Amino acid sequence: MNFESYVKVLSISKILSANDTGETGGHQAGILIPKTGEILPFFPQLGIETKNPRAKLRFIDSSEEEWDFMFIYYNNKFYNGTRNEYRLTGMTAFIREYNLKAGDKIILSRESDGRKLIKHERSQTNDSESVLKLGSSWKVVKI
DNA sequence: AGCCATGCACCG
DNA sequence: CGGTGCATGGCT
Repeated sequence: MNFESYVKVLSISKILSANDTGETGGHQAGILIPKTGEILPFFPQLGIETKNPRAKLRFIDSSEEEWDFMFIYYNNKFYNGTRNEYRLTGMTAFIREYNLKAGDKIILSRESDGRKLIKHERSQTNDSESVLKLGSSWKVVKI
């Protein structure tokens, strides 16, 4: 038994980009997973032994609905390509279900029993476009 | 490193 | 044949 190898990171989150939600018109091929030491250990280890390795992950959302996402390591950099990044694909149905937009956040977490949960959080100032265009002296005030 | 974009295969 | 997602290239 090797307790050290057991996953230590139990909860991660990501703010959706415009491309993640499909707002840019791109055929969405999955949200990008940053290669930081915090985020990556949450997912199964995928190496460069094989090209574009993947693992199917089942998540349960706040309404007990199950979602199967595919965690893929696009590593063709090591196979005469230029890619070297991780993506979580197959999320468009989920994004659509909850009408998530750029700036919104998804939270992935793992229970001690191994179940994986997915939650979402709408951005506070839920007007990603106008917020970006606001002058610096303007603020959105909630009444 | 991360986000944007697209050709193609597949499937209804 | 239109939508979807993979795999990949490109841009910032």
